[in-house]
This record gives sequence, C-alpha cells and structure tokens, in this order.
Amino acid sequence: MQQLLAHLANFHHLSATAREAIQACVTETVHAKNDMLITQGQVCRYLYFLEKGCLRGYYHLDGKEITHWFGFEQDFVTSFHSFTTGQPSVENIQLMEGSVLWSISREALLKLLDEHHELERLVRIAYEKYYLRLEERYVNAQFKTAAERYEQLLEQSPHILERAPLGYVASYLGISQETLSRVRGRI
Amino acid sequence: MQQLLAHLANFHHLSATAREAIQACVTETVHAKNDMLITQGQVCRYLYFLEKGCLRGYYHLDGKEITHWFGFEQDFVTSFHSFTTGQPSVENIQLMEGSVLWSISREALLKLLDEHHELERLVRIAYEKYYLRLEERYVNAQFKTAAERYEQLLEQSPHILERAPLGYVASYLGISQETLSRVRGRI
DNA sequence: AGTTTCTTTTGACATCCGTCAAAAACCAAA
DNA sequence: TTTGGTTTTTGACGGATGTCAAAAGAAACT
Repeated sequence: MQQLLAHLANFHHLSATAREAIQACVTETVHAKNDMLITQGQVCRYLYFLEKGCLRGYYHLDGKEITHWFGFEQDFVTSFHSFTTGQPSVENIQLMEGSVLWSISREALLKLLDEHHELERLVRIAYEKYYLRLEERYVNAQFKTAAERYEQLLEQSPHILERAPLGYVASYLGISQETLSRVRGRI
Repeated sequence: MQQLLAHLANFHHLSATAREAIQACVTETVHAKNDMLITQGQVCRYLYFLEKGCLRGYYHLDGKEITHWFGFEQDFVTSFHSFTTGQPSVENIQLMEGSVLWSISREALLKLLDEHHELERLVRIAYEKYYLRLEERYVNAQFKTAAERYEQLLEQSPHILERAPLGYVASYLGISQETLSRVRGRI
C-alpha cells in the first residue's frame, strides 16, 4: 500500500511545466543512514521523492522486522495508507544509506494534482502497477521455493541485492537470513 | 484482479433507480454444475451477477489447478483483466453448483456507469477492498502456518468450506489437499 | 441394492526451511 | 594495525508440509 507512487512516476517522464510546478513546492532534506523517515504510530503528512540514496519500508510481525519494499533513486515514497487517510502509520520507513529527499505536503500535492492533470493520471497508473506487483509477489510467496524467489529477484531487481543487507532481503523474500545465505552459496 | 467487483457491490445496497436500470439491460442464464463460464484463452466480454449458486476462478501452475477465488450469491464476477483490457483471459471460471446468472455486456455496463454515478463509486470502492484482501492473503501466505490459515478461513468465510470441495479450498489456502485434511482432523 | 465414480482420509517417507548457536568474514573507527 | 561491532556463513537439529500410494467414505447412476 505504501509506495503506490513509487516504481512508476519517473521524474523524467513528466512534462517540463509539471516538473517546474513540482520543484516550486518541494523542499530538500538530507538524512543519515539508519534515520527513520516514518515511525509506526506517527501520521505521515508528506510524500517524498528520493533523489539520492535508498530506504526500506518494514513492519513488525511476531517480534520480527518484515521489510516489504525498498525505495531507490527517483522513487516517490511515503507511508501510503497513513498519507492518504491521516491515520497513524502501521509501517516504518528507514534510510539504508545517507540520502537526499525532496518532500511535499499533502495539501501542496492535492493542489498540484488539481492543476496538472497528467500527474493524476500517473498516480492512477502507479496504483495499478503497484498491485500487479503485489499479485505477482503473492503467487511467488505461495508457489515458488526460496531459491526460485531469489533467482527472480536477482534477475528483476539486482540493485536490491547490491544495496540492501541480506537480512532485509531475506524478510522481503519471506525466508530466513540463513536460508537465503545458503541459497546464495549454491549459485 | 478478476473479481474486482465481487465481495462489495451488494445488489441490495443500490438505489431503486439504479437497480431498475441494471435489470433493464441484463439477461438471465442458467448453468449446470461444472460448466465453464470462461476458459483460459477466451476473451471475457461480460460481467456476471450471481443470483443463485457458486463458482470459482482458477488458473494452471506447474500442471496443477490453483483456485484463487470463489464467488457466491450476489457477487459480481468476471475475468476482470480480460473484461477490462479485451485480452484473452488467463484464468478459468467454473460453476461449482447449478447456478442462475445475470450477464451484462461491457458496452451496456459503460453506459450504466455513465448514467448512474453511484455505480462508478461502487466499482472504485470494490477495487480498493479487493486489494486490501489480496494484501492480507499475501501476508497470510508468507507468515502463517497452514492451520492458522485454515482457522482464519473457518472464521471469516465458513460458507466457502461448506460449499467447495476440499481440493479447491486447499489450493486456495496454498496447501496440499492432504495437509488440509490432516489440519481439519486435528480441530 | 449394487456398481461406479468422485472425494476425503490415512500412512510412509523425503525435503525444504526455520531456529538456535557459534564461527568466520567484513567493516569502520581509533 | 588493532579493536569492536555488524553482517554473513556454517552446522546441527526438528518440524511442517509436499508427494505418492492406497484405503475409506460419499455420492451418483443403473
């Protein structure tokens, strides 16, 4: 739910006027590695654009941290459910590297969408894409072995493996870190 | 993706005028048990409303049939992706009982949505609800044992267990029929 | 009732994967 | 380079679940 806007709304696909409008109402912030962007229980009032660095979204389940998405350069990220509903967030967003972010408040975003219809279209498309991905991950989780899931990640998203610690990736794949380590050794 | 409209657009929640408009442009069909409503590869041009009976959506994976949703009385059902895009369906829809269905063509539906805005709202809400459910099932698939998934189904959707063969339910839960049988014996 | 067919259960076994614990490798800072 | 912390690997073990095969039970048909 969280990174609806990520993975699709590539900054460079936007028209020049839309880009200018965005740049006019966002502010830059710099964060250190391991900083928390959003903590569980907080209300998330901003949408972020990740210019440099990477981060992850995770939640707690049975005392374990479950990383369920990663964000990288040029992704839009936020705690989507909290951002749209105003409810406290159920997830945490944490920087995995020192990062440069641009943020925009919910009010400013709504104004933007109003004035630049192309952005609204992007949001809707992002929505669909995000869920196609979720559906695929659901099938993978149920019907693929740990090794198959790892190999698929290796093919489709090698950048995740290069920049995220193994433990985060393991929970993302739904397996233990030890199993992932062994799977990796076999290949 | 398939049963976006199912699970939410309960017929009785609609206004009288909308209901009349629907009834004016749908046609009734009767199907026998095990009939195929949609077969993989076909384009699905109709949205169905299930008045009486029940059915399932399934696809093939590694030579096995995976049932991924069930439809019951008062559900709207279709092969959603095929219906909206016009692409051949990747899933099959099969009756589990002799059933009475109402069908509406895509063109007639679009006209309906145009003339009855409340229906459009229902579609959007159904969309969101469907994906929340998918997200929940994703978490269950990854982090719950077979027994926990079964018990949750028993609580939340006992009607499925009463009307669907065990083999269908097993693949729906992502476990083998034998395991489901044993889980059930233990409770 | 008897027969056939489909569905569910039971048994035996192998395998994948999680858990716990310890060792090894890697990294960063002094 | 040494030290301390973090990340990754390795080993041993047990449990959950899949697979294959057969038996038992239900339902449908004659």
